Amino acid sequence: MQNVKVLIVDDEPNIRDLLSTSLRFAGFSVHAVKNGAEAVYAAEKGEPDIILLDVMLPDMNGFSVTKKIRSMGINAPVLFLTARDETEDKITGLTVGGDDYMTKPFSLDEIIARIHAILRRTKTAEVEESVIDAGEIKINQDAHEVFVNGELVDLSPTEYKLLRFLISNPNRVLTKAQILDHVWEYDFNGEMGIVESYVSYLRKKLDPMTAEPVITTKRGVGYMYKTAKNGK
Amino acid sequence: MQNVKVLIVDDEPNIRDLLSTSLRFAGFSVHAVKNGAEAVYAAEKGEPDIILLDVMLPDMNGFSVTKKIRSMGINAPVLFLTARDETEDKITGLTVGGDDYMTKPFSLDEIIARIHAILRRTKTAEVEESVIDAGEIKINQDAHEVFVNGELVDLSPTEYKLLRFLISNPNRVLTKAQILDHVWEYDFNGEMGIVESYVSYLRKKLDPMTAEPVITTKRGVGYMYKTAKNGK
DNA sequence: AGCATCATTCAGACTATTCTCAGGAAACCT
DNA sequence: AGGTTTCCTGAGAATAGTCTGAATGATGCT
Repeated sequence: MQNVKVLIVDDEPNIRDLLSTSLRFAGFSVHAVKNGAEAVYAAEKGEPDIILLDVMLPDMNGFSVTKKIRSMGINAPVLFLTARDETEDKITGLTVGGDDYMTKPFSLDEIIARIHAILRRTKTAEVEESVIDAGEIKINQDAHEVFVNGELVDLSPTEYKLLRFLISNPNRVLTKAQILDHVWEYDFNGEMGIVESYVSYLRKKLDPMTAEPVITTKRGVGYMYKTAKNGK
Repeated sequence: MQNVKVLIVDDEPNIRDLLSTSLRFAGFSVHAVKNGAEAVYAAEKGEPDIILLDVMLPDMNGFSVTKKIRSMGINAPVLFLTARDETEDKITGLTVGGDDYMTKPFSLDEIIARIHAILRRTKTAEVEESVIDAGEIKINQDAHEVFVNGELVDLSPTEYKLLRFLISNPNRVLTKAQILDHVWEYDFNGEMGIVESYVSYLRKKLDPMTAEPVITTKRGVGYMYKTAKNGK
């Protein structure tokens, strides 16, 4: 994945910052704007590979923006961001043509995974495979399936997201705060103990099937997923 | 299927967008215009392999367009789009010479299937087979027949479309929103619960005849049709 | 007209999942 | 070792997601 350009369109400064920062950190080239007019302009100038578009904007709604952009010959796929309570009536047709949508509040890891999925489908850029291969453990992201030494393991959605986050940052300690910020929705305001709980769940399911424990605790720091052998 | 050129003729921008986007994503080369005059011009210049033609156009009706185009020696098959309440006599005679028609509102999956069917019949391009073979289940698209281990299963139209959509995206989780967007008509604005209902219907009919359940639920994500071969 | 099939909604049963909490285990320190 | 901190994990309550049968109306067929 090299130099994938993301255009973020959202009127809430908090969301804009949150997305900008974390997508930039994830290796994307980011440009963020706050309304439809700016979005149209930026889409034309910047030629983004993908657009993150809030459906509810002050000047025009996300669909008008899409229409305008598409009519200008820009075919970048769109990942719509919608509030959870406006899903049922307004979301028809959102998943057409490689586009997709996410409800707010979302988790950062999930949104990055979605972006990758869309880029993979639309092939607008060089993107990694849909299968994450980390030695004993393989994650098929299309099927949302996890295999440990070839055997399918049944994980809950949160377990799945946590494992995916750990595995995509191998051999690197992640603090509980980082994990919470990336795996859980951004408005989650519970305790960090939940990370401990979920690590425990994961270990209970994974460890019986692996040679060595897969998640190691760095006391006072956080957790780390360690790849079995050769690091790459 | 490579580089099949589709010409879309419809005066409603929404329909044009919807069709353009999803056909382009389905691998077609798309050109969309908004009236009869443009259609004639585009048909001559673009040499489309198939034309999607709204019968009701602002300047001239679809039949005049067809006549004109054909008189110019362009024999691309036409898939007419008509409103559901259009009178019967207007529609008769539409399906001669490889042509066909669909009533609005249509489902995206269905229109793509129709295009493939027409191309198959007229052999204007390389198109995939009419039989979808997915292990235990085979779908004969020409006959609209589904066989499970060689035995014919009777499905309702919607059941058929749902199964076809699931099977043509094997080993990939499809969200209820995706299913709704592709299988149901584009103006459907009911609840996603209907997908659950139809999955239930399908299972009730299919599962008794298969070794393992064919549709797996990914709780919190969607549904997946899984082919027999291992999850590599 | 009468019957059969189909599409859609809905509610209740059911199950998986999320999250918190608290006691005990393990690691770390002096 | 003893004390302190951090982590692990089982239990339980609340919640969210899913399945299914039944009711309703629409559509189509004979």
